[in-house]
Amino acid sequence: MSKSNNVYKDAFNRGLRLLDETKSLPSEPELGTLLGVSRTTVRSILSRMEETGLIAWNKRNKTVLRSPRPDDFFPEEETDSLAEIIERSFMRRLLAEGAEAGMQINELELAREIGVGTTSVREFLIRFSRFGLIEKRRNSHWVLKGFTRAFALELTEIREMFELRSAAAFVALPEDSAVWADLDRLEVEHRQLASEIATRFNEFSELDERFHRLIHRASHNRFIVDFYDVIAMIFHYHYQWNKAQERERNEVAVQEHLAYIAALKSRDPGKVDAACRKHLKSARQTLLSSIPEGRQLQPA
Amino acid sequence: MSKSNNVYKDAFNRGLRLLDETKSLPSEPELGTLLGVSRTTVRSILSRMEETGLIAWNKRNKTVLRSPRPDDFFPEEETDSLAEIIERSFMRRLLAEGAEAGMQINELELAREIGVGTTSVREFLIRFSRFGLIEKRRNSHWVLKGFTRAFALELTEIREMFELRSAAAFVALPEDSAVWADLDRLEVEHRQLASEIATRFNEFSELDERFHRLIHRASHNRFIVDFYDVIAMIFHYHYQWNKAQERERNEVAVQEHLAYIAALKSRDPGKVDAACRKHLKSARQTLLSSIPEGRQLQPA
DNA sequence: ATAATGTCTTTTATCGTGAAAAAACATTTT
DNA sequence: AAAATGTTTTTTCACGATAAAAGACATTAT
Repeated sequence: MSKSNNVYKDAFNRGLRLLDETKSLPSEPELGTLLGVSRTTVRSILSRMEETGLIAWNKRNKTVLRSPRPDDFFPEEETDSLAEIIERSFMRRLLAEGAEAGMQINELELAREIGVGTTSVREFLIRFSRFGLIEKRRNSHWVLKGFTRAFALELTEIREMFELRSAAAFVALPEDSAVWADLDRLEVEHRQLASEIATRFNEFSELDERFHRLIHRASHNRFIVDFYDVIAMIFHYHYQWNKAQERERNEVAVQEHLAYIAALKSRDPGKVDAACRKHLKSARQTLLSSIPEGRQLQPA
Repeated sequence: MSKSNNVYKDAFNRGLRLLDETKSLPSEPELGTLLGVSRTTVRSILSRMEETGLIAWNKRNKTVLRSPRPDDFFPEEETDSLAEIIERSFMRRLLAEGAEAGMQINELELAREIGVGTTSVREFLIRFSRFGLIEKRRNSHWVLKGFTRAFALELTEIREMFELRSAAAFVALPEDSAVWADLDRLEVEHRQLASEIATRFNEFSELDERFHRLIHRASHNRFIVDFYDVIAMIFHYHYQWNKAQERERNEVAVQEHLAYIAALKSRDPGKVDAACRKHLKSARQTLLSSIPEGRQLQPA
């Protein structure tokens, strides 16, 4: 198998959802931009929709014949890119018990275990290396540096530096900048979430990421913006497999965000700095408290 | 051709230099650590040294028979790793006239031009992407963001943030830390270079990197330490192909370093901050003044 | 018993290949 | 003539294969 057609399958699934909304589909280029794929892929999708009786397709005419049924969709797991599959497997190993710092990482073994080629694993590891959790020995293996307390401290140190600077840049943005409308919209979403926190607390992490990315973008610095990828990755996986006190944590964080947003809207640099510091401090505490560390401290 | 034996050739060349120093070579494992290669490679090296009459080799006995001649060495260009070759070609293109921002980067074309496989080019681009000069469009080409004024400003912004913090951490290091001895050694080297600056000005960039890396290491933060790779890369290539006022530039920089070193040794945070700021400011000026930019400002 | 050498196995680095997806070109339709 | 469709070419993505290099195991020498 040389290359999976997950792009096609994923776009097909997303395309199915369009069928509920209209009587006939738009032009091929339009569908392309809508689904974020090339016309080649759009045509494959249309072909299958025709074959399975979802649409009648004749040149510009793409009439919807019926609504999609559950079995029209490709299975979820077939729509993931190889990179996503590898990342998930790797992160599961990394955050699992027994992933000690200093451990060697074997490309071949990883590839066999996941059931993919070595090239894909190599490329993943190279991409992943910028997160600072692994390191390459030239002409030899990778070394796991581990998701340790030291890592969390180094990560948060940079995060705090970058976010304080971004937040300061944010308030200096002109009145007519589009960010203020974005901020208003985020505020509304925060209020909605706050009022239904008991049931929707698990939707916080997605909102959290959008909020912080908006702030970081105000720095207009690609290194700061890109660094948020590291934070997002850590938070994504870490909290996915560590649900302790998730509701309480998120409840506190939403309130901190609201205070932070209010400070930003006041455009008072002093207030912003204080609100930002407060939130970052509790974010750091949350992250640190979830790292066990100290196995080596137990008496023999 | 699947894999070049540049590791062997490079280690062989370095091994030749050992022959001048001793009558007989040490054990295989010892040679391995000395040359930074595995025993397998050491044995290949010894085999060739025996074949070409450089040594007599019998088990533990490796007697030097003659000094190496120029033609014993492998040609320099055969000792470079593929990654280095690709990097050089790519950087030449990038810093050459006509490398406009927004331009597409074609893996296949690059690979053909350099005469290597696509995999190596892909891996290089992934590794290179962390420098913030290129960006990947999913399932499609890479986009060149260009070595622009904006890039230089974003780079220096982070650099200044990181270095000021590292310098502050440096002075807080205990009296008995090894860094003070390192600093003393660097100071001596700076003084020597300063006294012979007229002839040795081109040796500055190597010293510059060692000095700044020492300071950055005091941060004990992997993200700060790793970020220096971006700076080092830019400086390496940029100045390699832009020799204008090299001597004057370096002469000034050496003096600034000496002042900076004196400030560090005084352990006075205020002085360190001032010296660091001064040097970083002139470093930024130097970098900025060497970026043309403004082609688009010319009247039609 | 330790450390080196000799031999064999595994892993990494790189390539060519082929299918998926994108992109370019040609033709038709409005 | 502008925009869509139809067709062909090019590029990206992922694989298996192979030589280089590393690493592991077995044997020999001090």
